[in-house]
Amino acid sequence: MGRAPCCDKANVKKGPWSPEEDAKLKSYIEQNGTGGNWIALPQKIGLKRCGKSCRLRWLNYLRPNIKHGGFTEEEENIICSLYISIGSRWSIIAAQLPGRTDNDIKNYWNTRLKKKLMAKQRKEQAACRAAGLLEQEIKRESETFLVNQSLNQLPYWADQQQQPASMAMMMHSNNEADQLNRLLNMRFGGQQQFYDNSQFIHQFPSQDQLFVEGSSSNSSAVAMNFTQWLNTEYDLNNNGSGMNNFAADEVEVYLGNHHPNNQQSFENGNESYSGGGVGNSISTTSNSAGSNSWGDMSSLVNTPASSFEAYQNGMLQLAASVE
DNA sequence: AAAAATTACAACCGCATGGTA
DNA sequence: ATACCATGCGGTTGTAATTTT
Repeated sequence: MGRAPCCDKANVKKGPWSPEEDAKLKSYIEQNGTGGNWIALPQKIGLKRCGKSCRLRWLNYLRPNIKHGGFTEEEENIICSLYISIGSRWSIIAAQLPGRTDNDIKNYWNTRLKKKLMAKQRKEQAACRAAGLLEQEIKRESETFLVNQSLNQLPYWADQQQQPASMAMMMHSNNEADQLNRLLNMRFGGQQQFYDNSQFIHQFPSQDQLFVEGSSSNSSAVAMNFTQWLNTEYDLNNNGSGMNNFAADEVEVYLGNHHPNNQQSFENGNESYSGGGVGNSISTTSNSAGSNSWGDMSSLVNTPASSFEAYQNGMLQLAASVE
């Protein structure tokens, strides 16, 4: 008893597409569209292919305005920075690069960029070591973390719940934006991305530009400014209202001036938004990076860890790895 | 020159998701 | 509510092309 196949595998061709098949699919879709049904399409036009295969061929190769190869340095930078912040969510990354497909980006990353980035990281670590700065940096980061924690700038449950162990982020966390990102990670336990009308913002805004709105199934939305929110304790029994409820359905951080009469409804952080007043949202989607097959790269990604101990261990391992 | 190793990338597979009946 | 189905997604594989030995 396995999963039911999506098509009759015995009567379906696999492997590379012939120019004839390409032409057939292309001309049909150009004239008639996909008809909103990929599964029925191959039979309709006499192609011995699975509907999924047709869809993939069209989206990744035949569809107009597709770019192949020749990634520019700017594109590389976008891919790297997005990978570091959101992990292997190729379709989201592809959406930021017109003409590029998720498959292409994924392949490019796997075959070249990750090596390039890791080489760069090794080089930087070597440079730090040579300058005797790494241990200093780690120590300082660790202290900053502890100081913040003792000042209750982190949620009181951070120790028992989730927090990021992003070595890349921690190591370079000497500016407000990164520290803010870290705080957000701790509150959300996942990845955050700021959008401005569907476009990624690559720079984190400062704390005073933000306000927070939260709601849960048993309460209406609550909003407060970001600093207030950082000092709010969650009710772990889920009895709190809005964002005070640990199981809040939505806790969203908005960029812009909060106006109580101008609250907009955000389904989730990924939705595009247009309108005045509040401008941007932050998504609270969970992390998917770090679960891939090459564990090394997880250190480059903002991945939540289980405890402060994990953070410390990570730091120790990092220190050991560069000895 | 040929075999082996590596790289590049198209395509496949199974699971997740969201819409709908 | 829920069962079903098409589509979307991301990990992985297969293989042609290229490079190294």
